[in-house]
Amino acid sequence: MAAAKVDHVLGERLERLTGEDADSCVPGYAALGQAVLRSEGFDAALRRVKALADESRLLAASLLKRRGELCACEIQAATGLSHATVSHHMAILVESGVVEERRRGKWMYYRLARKSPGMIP
Amino acid sequence: MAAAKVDHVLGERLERLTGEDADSCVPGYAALGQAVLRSEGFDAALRRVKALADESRLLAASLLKRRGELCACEIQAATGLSHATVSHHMAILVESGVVEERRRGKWMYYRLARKSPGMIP
DNA sequence: CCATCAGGTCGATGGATATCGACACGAATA
DNA sequence: TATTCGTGTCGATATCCATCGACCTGATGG
Repeated sequence: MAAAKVDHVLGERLERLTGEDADSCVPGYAALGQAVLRSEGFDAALRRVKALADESRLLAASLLKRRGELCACEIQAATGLSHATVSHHMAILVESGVVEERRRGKWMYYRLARKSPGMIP
Repeated sequence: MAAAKVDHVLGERLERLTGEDADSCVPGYAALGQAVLRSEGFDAALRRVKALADESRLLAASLLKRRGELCACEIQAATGLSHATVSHHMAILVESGVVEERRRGKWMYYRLARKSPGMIP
C-alpha cells in the first residue's frame, strides 16, 4: 500500500522477469479503480460535473453566480430556451446539489448552493 | 448595470403597469446571457466540466489526483475499458487542459494539470 | 368562481457520444 | 531485420440526453 512509490515500469518489468505474465499490474489497479468508484463522494462529484456539463446549465449557473438569485423566467430569457427545457435543466441542477430553489407565490427562485467542493474527488 | 439590486418581480410589474408588455425582462437578460456565453473563459470552463462529466474520465482524473502520474495501461486496468476507449478518453482530458501527457518510450504518462479554476466561470 | 399566468410533467425525436473491433505506427527487443 | 508491445486512429453501433409541443397544476386577480 505504501510501496507504490517505485517506478511502476521498472516494477512491472521486474515482476515479469520474476515470473508474472503480461497482466501483472491489472489486479491491483482494477481493485483500486473499484475502490475509488465506490469511495465517499465520487457519485456526488460525478452528478455535480454532469449537471454543469451542458452549455445552458453552465450558463444558468454562471448567471446565478453573478446575480445571486434569479427566477425561472429570467433564466428562460437569458438562455432563449422553452420553459419546459428550463424546468428540466433547473431540476437537474437542484437534484445535483449545485443549485437551491425557493418558491415565492407563482415564481420559482434559484441560487447557487454554498459549498463548492473541488471538481475531482 | 448597477441598478439591478431591486426586486425584479416588483420591477417587472411596475414596468408592466407603466406600459411594457409581458416580455419586459427579456431583452436585457437575453443580452446578458449572450455576453456570459461569449465571456472570457466560458468555453474553456465548459470543456473542462464536459471532460470530467463521464464516470470513466472522472475516475481517471481521481486516480491521477491520488497517484500523481499513471500510464495508459494502468488507467486501462483501473477502468476495465478497452485500450481504444482509454485513448479516446485521455485525449479528451488532455485537449480540455485538465490533464497533461508525457511520452517515455512506448509508454504514455498522464498527470493532472496544475491550475484548478472553479467549475463555474 | 372563472380567467390568466408561472412553472412542472410527459412523450417523441434528433443529435451527441461512449464503446469496441480492426488496423496502423513507432519503439524496444531478439 | 523481424517481432512483439503499447498506443493512436477509424468506422460502426448503441445508448444517452437536450429540446420542444402539448397538457396539467397551483397561485393570483377580477
